[in-house]
Amino acid sequence: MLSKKTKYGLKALAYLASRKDRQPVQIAEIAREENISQKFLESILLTLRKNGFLGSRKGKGGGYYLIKDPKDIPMTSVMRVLEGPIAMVPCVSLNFYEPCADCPDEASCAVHKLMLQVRDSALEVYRHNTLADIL
Amino acid sequence: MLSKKTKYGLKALAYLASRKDRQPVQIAEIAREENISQKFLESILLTLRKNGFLGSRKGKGGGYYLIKDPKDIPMTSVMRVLEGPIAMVPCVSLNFYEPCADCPDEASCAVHKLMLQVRDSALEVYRHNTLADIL
DNA sequence: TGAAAAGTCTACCAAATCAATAGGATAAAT
DNA sequence: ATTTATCCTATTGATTTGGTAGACTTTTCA
Repeated sequence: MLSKKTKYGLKALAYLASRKDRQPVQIAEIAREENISQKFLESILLTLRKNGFLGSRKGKGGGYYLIKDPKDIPMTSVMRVLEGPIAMVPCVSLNFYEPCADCPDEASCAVHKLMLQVRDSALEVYRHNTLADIL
Repeated sequence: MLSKKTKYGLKALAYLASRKDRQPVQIAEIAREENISQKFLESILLTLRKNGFLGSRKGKGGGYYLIKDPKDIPMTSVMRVLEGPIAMVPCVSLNFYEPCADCPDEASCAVHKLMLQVRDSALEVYRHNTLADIL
């Protein structure tokens, strides 16, 4: 299942991207328009900022804004930051690889074989979609 | 993340499939060979039986065995039984569809648009893989 | 200069889910 | 009758998830 965090994060990014100008948008506005708990959204936008997707300004007229062009934001990076590894199992993860403790041989592991394909297919989707593509 | 339940279930199915004969195999043997908690595996094999993948026999010489030929067991059905919906979000699920409470219009939802592609690509992998394929 | 606006940060909490365990009930074989 | 092995229910401990509370900091503007 996709976590609410990722879902809300994606919606917020899409909302910001749909704004032609790159003026700051308040958390409250995004939360209201996208039906998201404001406090929860706060923490999500914070991690998006800390990971280089968003900029922010405090005080009156402040808010969050996109730092990059939507077409330069691949879904791979968004998903990795919000949802974590794209692979469903650490032993097939590119960025978060870990061997399975219980599995003596990856090459002959049925789960490994299947999940490798699933990872590749998911990766292809995320790589071919930027924020601009899903608006 | 893939649940341990699914992981263990897949391993158990693969173990049974790798046995040429379709003689019953005891839970204890599968648990030992695949490094799985026996009690946990019990409940997993039980649901696999209730869902028509396995047959069982009690008493001495009993155990679990595959009911169908491995090449007639598509990963779609295994995943749906063990892991649940293949879609990461209910609003793009074929078998477990549910609208999002917060989303006014699916057609214009960025999450929907992306997750639809992810579902399709995962589905394609699962459909093209039978138990026989991942041995 | 000070009040209001808005993001930042830390801590906490309730509910759900996950992985596993315990222990007895049932059925089959010998 | 005894042993073997699955069947079933209940419980538990740990972790994750989604969300809340509240104080702090920075910026704007009257």
